[in-house]
Amino acid sequence: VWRALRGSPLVREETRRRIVETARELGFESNWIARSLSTRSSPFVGMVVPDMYHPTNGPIIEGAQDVFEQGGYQLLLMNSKRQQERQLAAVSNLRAHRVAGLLLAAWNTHEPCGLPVVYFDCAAPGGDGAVLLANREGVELLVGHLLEVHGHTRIAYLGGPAGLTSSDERLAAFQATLSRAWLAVPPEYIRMQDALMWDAASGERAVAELLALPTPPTAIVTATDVLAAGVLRGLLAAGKRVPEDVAVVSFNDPPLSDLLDPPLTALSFSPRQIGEQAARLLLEQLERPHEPEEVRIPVELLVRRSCGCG
Amino acid sequence: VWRALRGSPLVREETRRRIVETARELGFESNWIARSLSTRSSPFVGMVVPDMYHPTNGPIIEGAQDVFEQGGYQLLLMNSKRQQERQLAAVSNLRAHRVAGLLLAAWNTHEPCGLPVVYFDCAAPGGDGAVLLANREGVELLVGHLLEVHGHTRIAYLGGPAGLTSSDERLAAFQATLSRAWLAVPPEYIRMQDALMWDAASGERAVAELLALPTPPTAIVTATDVLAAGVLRGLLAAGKRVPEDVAVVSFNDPPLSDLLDPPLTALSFSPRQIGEQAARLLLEQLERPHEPEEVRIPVELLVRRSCGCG
DNA sequence: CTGTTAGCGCATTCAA
DNA sequence: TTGAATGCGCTAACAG
Repeated sequence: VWRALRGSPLVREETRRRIVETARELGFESNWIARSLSTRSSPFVGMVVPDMYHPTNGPIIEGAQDVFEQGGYQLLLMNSKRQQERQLAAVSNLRAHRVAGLLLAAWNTHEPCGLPVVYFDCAAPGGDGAVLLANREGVELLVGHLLEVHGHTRIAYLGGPAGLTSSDERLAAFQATLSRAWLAVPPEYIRMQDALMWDAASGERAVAELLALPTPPTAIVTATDVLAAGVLRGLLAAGKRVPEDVAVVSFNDPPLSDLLDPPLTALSFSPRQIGEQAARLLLEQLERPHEPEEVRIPVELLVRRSCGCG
Repeated sequence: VWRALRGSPLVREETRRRIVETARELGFESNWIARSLSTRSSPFVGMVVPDMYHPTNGPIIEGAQDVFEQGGYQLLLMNSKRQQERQLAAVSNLRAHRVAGLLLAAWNTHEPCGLPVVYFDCAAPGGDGAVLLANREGVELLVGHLLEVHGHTRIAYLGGPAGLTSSDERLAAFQATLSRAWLAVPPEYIRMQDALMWDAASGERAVAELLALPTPPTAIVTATDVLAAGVLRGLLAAGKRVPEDVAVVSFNDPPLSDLLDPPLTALSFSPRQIGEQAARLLLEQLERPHEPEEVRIPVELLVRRSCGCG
């Protein structure tokens, strides 16, 4: 019966048909739990996302899920809420569930856990696969536009928490781009915020400090849309006009950004692709372990009004 | 050993300690797959969301996940993408995974599937539990504000696809509120859109038609934030000012709504609560089957500028 | 091609 | 108190 149900070639056609039919009549459904026990394999892959609040995470998850579905895997989703212990707990929970592999957006799960792992939105600590945004190109686009099109020279940068791959890469690119343009960046112009989540407030605070400087910047680059929201609020509160008094551009294009006041010039990308690619890398690893790759997702500059255009 | 590891009272203390210690040294982890096979129970509950794009779904999922985690269950998430077949496929997939119960945002899985089910964002087709927003109160708040504070009499309504509980309840509430105010609503003022997802475009089209009317409305109520975005875009394209020419208010408070031009007056609620409550209802059902409840999540009116205030 | 058999790791029942 | 035997539903290896 077993051979018939999973098309082994060693079964006569007619026998198979008979079996399959009877199975359906009886409403038979193969019990994967028993199968897993026997084969010590698992139909699951695990995924740990940093939060469920940022709108990009939905599409990332969906992309991964779709790819895994095609590969015959079921996704086990966990949420670290950007907490170290929760992250670790999630991984160990997933291990206990005997997942075949892992998708992680971690900033520190160095210990190789003996499973195929693909990191997304962050560099792989070990020699695992990783999917990252084109952070350098993105920041170059953003800063280049401010520099070349609008001739800004006093540009401030609002970044995320240091230590995260994206934060580091974006900051480095910011500094590199400005120094290529022979512009010195005063250290007060660079503000790394600890908060990422929905803490636009930290962006708001940073703006206030920036504006209090003897020579405040004429343009602000933010590393995330959440920070950009904070900046816009801060500027509004300070009675500054965007982009006349201060231009604002952001990595990450938030929903409804075209309806903001002013419409936000931002970097857009397909979060779905991140999930898809990460899942694809993991599936490849599961099929046949090999040298892990690093994939970059392209970004695109959407020029709107907050930079001074239009 | 088994008795020792799960604190059966029939084990001498010292024996237990010895066993537990050795187990830890050996890095023993109980294999839930084998346990499930033996007990024919499952540590999983299933959840089917309509999409992963709308920002409310993240928090809904997180809320459910947190509650299930506390209850010792692992969430299996599926995405119907608002497609009937995918919805059915997801449910049957989850059944095949032997989930203990189900959280559904369905509009039609009438067939009782023999599992405890709690519906969210939609009424339970059978006699199952359900978590819904306070749709009627919400619309009353919205329309009441337009009526009483701003004295509008020509109010149009942009709704979601008919058949969904929320769509139907909101529409009914809209009509009821206006008729209580002795206002007749011309049928052209009521537009039910098929699209929900990210199809703000349908809202945009509807606005164009509304504006082309001999006596266009002076205020528009939208049933979702996505529709509101479309409306704002449509009004912008038509050169109308909000709220001077047309006031706009919306069910659902989108992210960054305070930074829109103009800031949107909208109904806010805690999506997290939806997930939490739904999960809680399901856990109760799992513990001891009983009469299913219907829970309503409260909504709150955030008055900003798009209604004419401020 | 088809039938039989022995585990997979755990829970449970029955003896000791 | 503890040990041993049985079976959950399926896979895999081995005879027929």
